This record gives sequence, structure tokens and C-alpha cells, in this order.
Amino acid sequence: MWAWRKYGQKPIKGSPYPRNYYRCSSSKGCGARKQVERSNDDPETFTITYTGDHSHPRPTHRNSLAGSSRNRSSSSSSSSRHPTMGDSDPPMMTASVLLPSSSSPAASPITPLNDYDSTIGEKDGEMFEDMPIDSDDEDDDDDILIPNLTVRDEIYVGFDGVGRGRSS
DNA sequence: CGCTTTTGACCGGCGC
DNA sequence: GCGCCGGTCAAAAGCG
Repeated sequence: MWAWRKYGQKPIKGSPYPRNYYRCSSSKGCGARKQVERSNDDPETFTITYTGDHSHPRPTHRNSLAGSSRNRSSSSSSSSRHPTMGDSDPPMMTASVLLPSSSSPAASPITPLNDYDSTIGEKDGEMFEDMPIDSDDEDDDDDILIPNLTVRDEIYVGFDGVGRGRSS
């Protein structure tokens, strides 16, 4: 997926675990940020909060980003959607990754996050972006986000930066 | 060599 | 005005 560079980590009050701050490094002026925090109750549950939007196309191997947008400000995220799609503006893209240690993924539509356990159970909050996409070749054009399963109602991914930059 | 990660410090905002 | 909290940047080190 995208490349995320960790730029900070701070202990959050109210949570025994620290929060990690990641920033997209795929593009210079990409204002996309990722915030990873572990649940207090479920150490296996990670709450990922994405904010902002990427200003660069997806490194997918399919689809050509015909004339992808070329407007790159510097910090502001003025990205455009895919021309092929007719730019809609999804208010937000959310991805919640929960790793139920005991819960069974049976309820999950896809992606057995059980495997995540090994990937994530390393330390506090690492990069576990290797979600096992079952898709043969993810032909989706630009469907951001992965099939996430939100089991915990507390797993809420808030987007304060929704519609930041380009929209509006 | 380039890039990523890690820790600390700094800054801004808010509350009291 | 001070203290607290959250958030970000910066510099250095390590690894590929």
C-alpha cells in the first residue's frame, strides 16, 4: 500500500498504550496522515484514524491514471479524484482494523484478521498494512480502503480532516 | 546511499 | 500565568 513514515509517538492519557503518528511518504506534498492507537480494553484492537487525503494515485498495477491530477500545492492537499470515475467526493475513507483475539472472524466478510495477530502483536503499534487482500487482482479502480470489519462499536474512526483540501 | 525509525524537544490550545 | 495534553518537527542511528 502506501508508504507511511512514522513521525511521532506519544502516550495518550486515558490509554495505557501510546499513539503512533504516521504520515504518507509516497508523495512529498501528501497531506495524508494516519493515527494508530490501541484500544485500552482490547490490546489486540487497533484503531486507525486516517486524516486528509493522498495526493498521489494508488500504486496499483492496473488502470492507468490517465492524466492524473497534476495539482500539487505543497502542503495543502488539493488532490483530485480519478478522472475516470467522474470525481465523486467520498467524504471519508475509513479503515478500522480490529484483531479480535478470541472473537471468531466468522462474522467477517473477508480478510481473516486472525493473521494480523502475528503481524501486530509485535509491539505497540506497527505497520501492518499488509492486509491479506483476497482479491485476485483488486481490479477496483480506486476504491480506497480495505474491507474492514468493525465489530466493536467503540472502534470508531473519526475524521476530522474529512473534506480537507480538495473538497468543498 | 537512501530511507525509515526512534526519542526529545517545541509549539499551540485549553482549562483552571 | 501555569500546567496539561496533543500534535508535529528535528536530529541521529540503524537497516536494506
